[in-house]
Amino acid sequence: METQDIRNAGLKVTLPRIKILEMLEEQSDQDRHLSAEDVYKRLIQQGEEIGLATVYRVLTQFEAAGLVKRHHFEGGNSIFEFNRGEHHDHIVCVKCGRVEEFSDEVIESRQKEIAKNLDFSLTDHSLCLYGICAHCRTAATQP
Amino acid sequence: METQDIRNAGLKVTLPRIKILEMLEEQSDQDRHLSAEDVYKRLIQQGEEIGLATVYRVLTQFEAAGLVKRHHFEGGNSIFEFNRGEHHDHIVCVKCGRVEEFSDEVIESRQKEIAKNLDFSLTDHSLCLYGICAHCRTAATQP
DNA sequence: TTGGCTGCAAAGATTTTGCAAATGG
DNA sequence: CCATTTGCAAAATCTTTGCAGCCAA
Repeated sequence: METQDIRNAGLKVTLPRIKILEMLEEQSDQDRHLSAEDVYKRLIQQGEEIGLATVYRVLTQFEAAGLVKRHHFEGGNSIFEFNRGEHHDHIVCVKCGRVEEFSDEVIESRQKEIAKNLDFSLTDHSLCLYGICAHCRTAATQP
Repeated sequence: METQDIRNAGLKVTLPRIKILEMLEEQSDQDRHLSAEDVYKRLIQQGEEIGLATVYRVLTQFEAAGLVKRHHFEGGNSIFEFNRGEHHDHIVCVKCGRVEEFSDEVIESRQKEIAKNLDFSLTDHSLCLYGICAHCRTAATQP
């Protein structure tokens, strides 16, 4: 139950927080990466009366609590994703915006090596590949 | 001469463009990664009368021409860097903002492999490590 | 000369904050 | 109850755009 997650974060269990956390947990693999605006629009569509400012505040609090991860893909704005614990990186289609996840042990260990060599104690990293997905390549060839 | 770079980009050779390109080329290894605001403030300090809007326009044009690279490190705003051609990634100190560059063949080839497996044709990537640099760790221990 | 370029101010986009009313524990 | 939380509107950031005058070619 997401109720417990919210409580564990030291936050009161309120309707906006439950709805937002539910939404982030339930998104299918194909669009689990939402901007604050995305979350807000979906809440409105669901008939919830939750303000955009609240969405920003809640997402920021969830981020601080480690419940969600914030990404800065190309485009300036923040993209949020429920934190399922298992680390992964992203590949984004620059045509359609499709996001896929991957994780690679070789890359992970090289990163640690590099940080050690440069004498940094690594706290985090972000790796994002950009490309054109198979579907968009096909669409381009046969319009 | 940066004059030729500007001409090759199909742009007129103007004072703002020359000054901005000079600045980006001359920054030492230690702070070669500047926001539009950084560039603007330094121009003012140098006594140049160049508007912030022009800085944004010129940087965007330079980016389109491949003369500079735009990064989205943590913090929302864009960071610009002169494009010396040789690809590299970054490691940023989360305490002092120090930026260092590195490049790693193992990571590069793994990325290509991953994109191939997911059936994306890779166009770009961004990898940024975050950590605490040796200097900041020392400073924290002995305040 | 003339089309591109610039500075300024104003508009946009995204995110944060102040505040009174609502609400969870 | 009462500290937190919320919604709204206003402010703060960062970036882009419209326009009249300026300038490189």
